[in-house]
Amino acid sequence: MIGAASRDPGLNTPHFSTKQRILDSAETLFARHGFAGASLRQVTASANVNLAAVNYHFGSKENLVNEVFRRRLDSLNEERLAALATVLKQPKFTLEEVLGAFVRPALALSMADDGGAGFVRVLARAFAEHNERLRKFLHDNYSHVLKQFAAAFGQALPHLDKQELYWRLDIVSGALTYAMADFGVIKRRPGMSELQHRDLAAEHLIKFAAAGLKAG
Amino acid sequence: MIGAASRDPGLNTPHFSTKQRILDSAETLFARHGFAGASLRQVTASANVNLAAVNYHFGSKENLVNEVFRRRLDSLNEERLAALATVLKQPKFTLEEVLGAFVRPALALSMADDGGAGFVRVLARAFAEHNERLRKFLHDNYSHVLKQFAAAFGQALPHLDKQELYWRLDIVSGALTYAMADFGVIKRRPGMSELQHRDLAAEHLIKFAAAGLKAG
DNA sequence: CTAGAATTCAAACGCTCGTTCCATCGTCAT
DNA sequence: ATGACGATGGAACGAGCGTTTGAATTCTAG
Repeated sequence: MIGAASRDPGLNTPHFSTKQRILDSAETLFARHGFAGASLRQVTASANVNLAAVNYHFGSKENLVNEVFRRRLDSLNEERLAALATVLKQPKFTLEEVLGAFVRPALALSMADDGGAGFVRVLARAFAEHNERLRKFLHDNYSHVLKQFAAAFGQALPHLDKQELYWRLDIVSGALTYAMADFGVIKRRPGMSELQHRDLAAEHLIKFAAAGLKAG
Repeated sequence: MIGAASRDPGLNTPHFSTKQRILDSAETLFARHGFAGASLRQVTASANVNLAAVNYHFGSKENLVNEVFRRRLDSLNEERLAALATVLKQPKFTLEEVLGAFVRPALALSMADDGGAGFVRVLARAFAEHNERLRKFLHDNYSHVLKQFAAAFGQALPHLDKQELYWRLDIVSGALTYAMADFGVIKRRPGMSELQHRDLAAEHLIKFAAAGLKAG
């Protein structure tokens, strides 16, 4: 085994540690084969790491799944809340702005070159699977984000009663997650920069979702 | 050996055959735990059937998965195409009518009391999973349905170029699948019949999707 | 340099998986 | 009744699973 990462002198600068390599491989393989479908042997082989390293560093496979989520969701939700706070600072704000605060950070992640695209697929899988313990983990750690967005959506859509709002937000979040998960597949028009493509996609998604939320 | 072409009792067997019991249990368990997550031992135990019956009647687990889809999709797509044909008979037809032909049969299935609700969840899972062989099976058997709908959508949305149309249809089909998969969970308002609830839901979904498709 | 902690390693654990084998049962036509 | 055959039953196969172990190795602090 080749120690690709020799020790960093001075500061403990984060080189590519065993933990990170495991997380990267797990993310990719969970996106491709699902949580039950990807085995720890596949993960550790792909990460060039000993099988036992998973249980040493993460304790269990379920915990590894949780950490795959935590690594990305912590920063993603930070960005979402920061964007939402900026929107809410204005005396008046539009539905499209709230949607933008929700969509743009995730879209940026789905087009990142560091494997974030894979993670958005993992997220879509988590939506489809109704894994109880995973849902509990997500609720325990990130429900406050959804609550804040739901409140903002409620302000932007005062004519909808609460039940109708939740019902529509459910469709929208599912649609957005699915759309963003497939973003890696969608090819951008030639002669368009990645940033342009992303902004155009965000614009479409926001218009799409806004139209659905306002309809009726 | 292989029981694929066994005599079809069909007419004279009023009780539920082993094959059907396996399909029912598999559908429920695949919806709940995924294709990799649900084992044949769980399936056969739930169906009160010997473990070996799956491989006797279906050949393999993968084939069982395919047959779970075929059983529902054959009739679902028939209904969709029939509804679409009715819409296309008119000299002029609206986007909402085409969407209705796509949504209403699936919605009826998702609210059927014979386990169809479970199947719609299986469908949503198949969307999220990118299983190659399953996708090939679905494409081989049902791509003509999607083609006909895509053509109808193209006629109803002449201002969209082909690429833009496909891109939006992708979001819409994902959104609709997710929404319908969660229909079992959504509780209807008190004092509303199931039929009313379904029609209202269809109306919402169609408006939602139409608004998104037309936006921009 | 050295002791001790942290990490990696090969090997094995018990278990469940999909699949297969073969004996047995039930139901027909002969 | 008998033989043939589809269907079912119980038991086992090898493979792969997540997890654990204990020794070997690497890192780090004194």
